[in-house]
Amino acid sequence: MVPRECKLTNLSFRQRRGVFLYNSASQRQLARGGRTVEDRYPFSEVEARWQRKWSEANIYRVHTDPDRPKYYCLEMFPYPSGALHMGHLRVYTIGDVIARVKRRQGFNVLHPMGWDAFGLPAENAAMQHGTHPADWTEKNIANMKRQLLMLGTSYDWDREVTSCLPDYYHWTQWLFLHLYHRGLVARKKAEVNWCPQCQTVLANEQVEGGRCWRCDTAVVAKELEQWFFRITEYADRLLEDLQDLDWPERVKVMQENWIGRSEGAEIDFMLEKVGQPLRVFTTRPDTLFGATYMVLAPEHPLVPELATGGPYEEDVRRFIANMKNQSEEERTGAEKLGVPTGAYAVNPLNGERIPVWVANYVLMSYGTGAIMAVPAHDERDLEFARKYYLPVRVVISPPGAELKAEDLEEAYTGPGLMINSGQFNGLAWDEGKERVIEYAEQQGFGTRKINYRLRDWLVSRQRYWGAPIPIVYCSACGIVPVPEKDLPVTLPRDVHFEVGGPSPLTRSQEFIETTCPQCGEPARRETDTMDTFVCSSWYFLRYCSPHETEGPMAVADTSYWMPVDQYIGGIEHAILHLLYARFFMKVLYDSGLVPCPEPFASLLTQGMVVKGGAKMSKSKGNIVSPDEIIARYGADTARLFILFAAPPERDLEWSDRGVQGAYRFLNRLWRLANIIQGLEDSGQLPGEAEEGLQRARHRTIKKVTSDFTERYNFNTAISAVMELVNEMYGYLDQVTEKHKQTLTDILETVLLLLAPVTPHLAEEIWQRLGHKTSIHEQDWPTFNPEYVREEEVTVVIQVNGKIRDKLVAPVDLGAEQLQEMALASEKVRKHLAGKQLQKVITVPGKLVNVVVK
RNA sequence: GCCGGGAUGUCGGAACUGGUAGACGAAAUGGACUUAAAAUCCAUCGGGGAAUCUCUCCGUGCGGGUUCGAGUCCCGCUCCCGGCACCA
Repeated sequence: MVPRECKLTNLSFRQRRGVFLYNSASQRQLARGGRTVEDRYPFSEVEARWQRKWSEANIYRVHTDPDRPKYYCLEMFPYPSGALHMGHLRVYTIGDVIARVKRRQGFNVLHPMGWDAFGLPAENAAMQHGTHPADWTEKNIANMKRQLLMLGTSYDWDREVTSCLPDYYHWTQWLFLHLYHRGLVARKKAEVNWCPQCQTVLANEQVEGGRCWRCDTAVVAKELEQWFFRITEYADRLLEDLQDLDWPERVKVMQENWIGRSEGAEIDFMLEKVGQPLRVFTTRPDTLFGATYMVLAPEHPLVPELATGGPYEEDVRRFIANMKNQSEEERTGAEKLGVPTGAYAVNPLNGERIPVWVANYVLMSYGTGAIMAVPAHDERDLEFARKYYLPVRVVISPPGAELKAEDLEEAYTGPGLMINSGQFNGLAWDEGKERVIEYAEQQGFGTRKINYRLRDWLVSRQRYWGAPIPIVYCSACGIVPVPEKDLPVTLPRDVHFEVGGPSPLTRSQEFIETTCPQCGEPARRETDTMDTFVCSSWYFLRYCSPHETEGPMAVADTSYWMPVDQYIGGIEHAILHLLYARFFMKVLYDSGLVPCPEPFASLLTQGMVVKGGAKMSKSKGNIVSPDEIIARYGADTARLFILFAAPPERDLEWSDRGVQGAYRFLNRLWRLANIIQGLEDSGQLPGEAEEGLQRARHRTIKKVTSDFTERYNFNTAISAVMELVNEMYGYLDQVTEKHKQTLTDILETVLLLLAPVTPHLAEEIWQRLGHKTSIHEQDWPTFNPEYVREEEVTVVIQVNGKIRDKLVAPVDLGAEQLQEMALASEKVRKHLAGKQLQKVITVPGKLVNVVVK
């Protein structure tokens, strides 16, 4: 510790023509920044000391307390990859500031941290380095926790959850069974996405442009029997409830698109040959008269039957064989290809016979796997029709134009009136849609239907490092869920890993061999584990009652804490995690285990940290390590820079210069505190200069409070505090008789406002000022509106909208006087000379605009 | 192609409800201090003119419009970033 009395008594910062007057050599050196002991703050000692003290005092511990208003502030928990990167630093700093401000505003703040600890990298590390995934994960967690502590974050570590530990995945398994018993788990044989690199299947959401989201390997289609969560049952609610969420518009839109609701109808076309109907889904029943052919997906069950015995039997067989080798992903984007089946269907509205084709552009997995093609009004159908010389018939006529089928260059998908449509002619398309559906329902050849793009969530993974799916296969009883009392199904530790090989669980006899919970006979365990997104779909609930042993959570706790008031994380989870978590929450809401159907009331998606315009990555060699920055400048500097450099939603360009600037500011504040403490009170009453400082103080409190709590614009909040510090320096520079009390008051305000951002330095100076309790337990400062209200303002005088003069006037000066003053201004009169006065616009307290001609 | 977001000094970014464009920081330049450098402190810092301590013109991606007044609102474009993309 540095002796407090060391500096600056009686220092007078008088500046005359660039000459400072000092009382002693050492003061002179200090004032111009020569390095003395107190010149730069000893951040590493200060930060370590306070981290220890806060941890000993357990000041961030919270409890369920229905008598107090709660606030749940949550950042997405990290995957323990080994070390924090700058993106982590950013998200955890943002969350920490919000939590700290809310706490000081009187809320009971839940701010927990944990680890999304299952996942493939641990298993890959096991194979590459011969470590066990559990050990590898544990080591990484220890390191990342150390980093989080060094960052000065305010988590309640008693609530730490680690998803790979049995006392957590016990409840992940419990939830699987809960869904199972609610009929929301299905075992289905389906064409699924297989990643050859990861040696496992993937959910639809985890395939990006045909590639694995994790390793970027092209996925291949495989027909497998797998476990699914029936998220599609919740499609409508997932869509509807988006409306009320305080989330970024683009995230909502992404989810909306992903769910992809489309309204239309299913229509039956009678197949001539087989005498049974072919059901299609269409969103355009109004174009039914324009259907000139039908298309089936290659996998459609009716295809073989339709082709058999016809002239194209061989062609169809070959076409289907070709398509079999292609995934949906490969087919989409490929050229449209098809063959006629030789069969015909009958249009239920006009009795017309139209040919039935098989083509690659119709997918079995959507709708009914069959469509009616209306080339005049559908882009894709037109492309196909032109290629294979199929007829085109216009049935919607756009206002003020006439379409000719022959020279139609692109399909007309806009609004218009129905034509060539028998009894529906003349109807507007939207009304026509309704009428056709009504008619179809009446006649019994169709029904109203809503389809979704969303597919069920495939949760099986053929990997070891995940929560085992709690299912047993019995030769007598079939599929049997593991009873609750037998949970958790523990992952065996002693297994053998093999590069590129199957999951070690499939060869662990110890794990596989069990007895049937129903009949007691020998049975076999499911060897697949759950998608790690299952673990992360409910962790925010576990934080509410992390030590609960009777269930995944206690209703008393979830009903107090949920929903999360502020959730913070990266945009990359816009669909994946955020959709799954919402689904889980709705299921649990229906079970009465949580008080609300949505988990995250408000979402903040922070931007990336980039350097040289590119995302930090090993391959680009532009990584800045958090450890290095903290060692060099301290956590407070890192936090300050990260918040100051850009608003949270935007990408943040890392700048070493900017970090130094943040560091410089903290030292500037440190020196200011030393200067103020070293002052002797002049003993005078506060005067005008002090009054000015007080106004600045209250203005700053107002600005910082709203920036921190309403807008989350930390950068402008910090710049406001910087301005206040600059004003204090200005005061020291200009005022001979310094008022120590005023300066101390204002310094304390600066500390109180900055404490969420730079918790260590703020605490250090705070306690050096003589306070005995932590700054982080002080009430958030409030401002006095009287002080915020300016008495005098600069009023801008414009002539024809151009600024010609400015004058200082009392804030409440009436419009008439302002006008008078404006017209009296010489500068203004210069611009009025020889012109005709038209009118004068006056905004009291702001401006006067004189309009002349 | 569709949907979303963006474009402001040399750079990161301010300007919250239409009312002083460029806060704050970085860089740069000049000065003070120093044997010197770093650090610190002070000053300047969008562009062009006057010939300079004041005034003037231009200026928020481009072109129009509304308004006394537009970075902000409206219409039409350009470019950049992100997401989705045979979903019938």
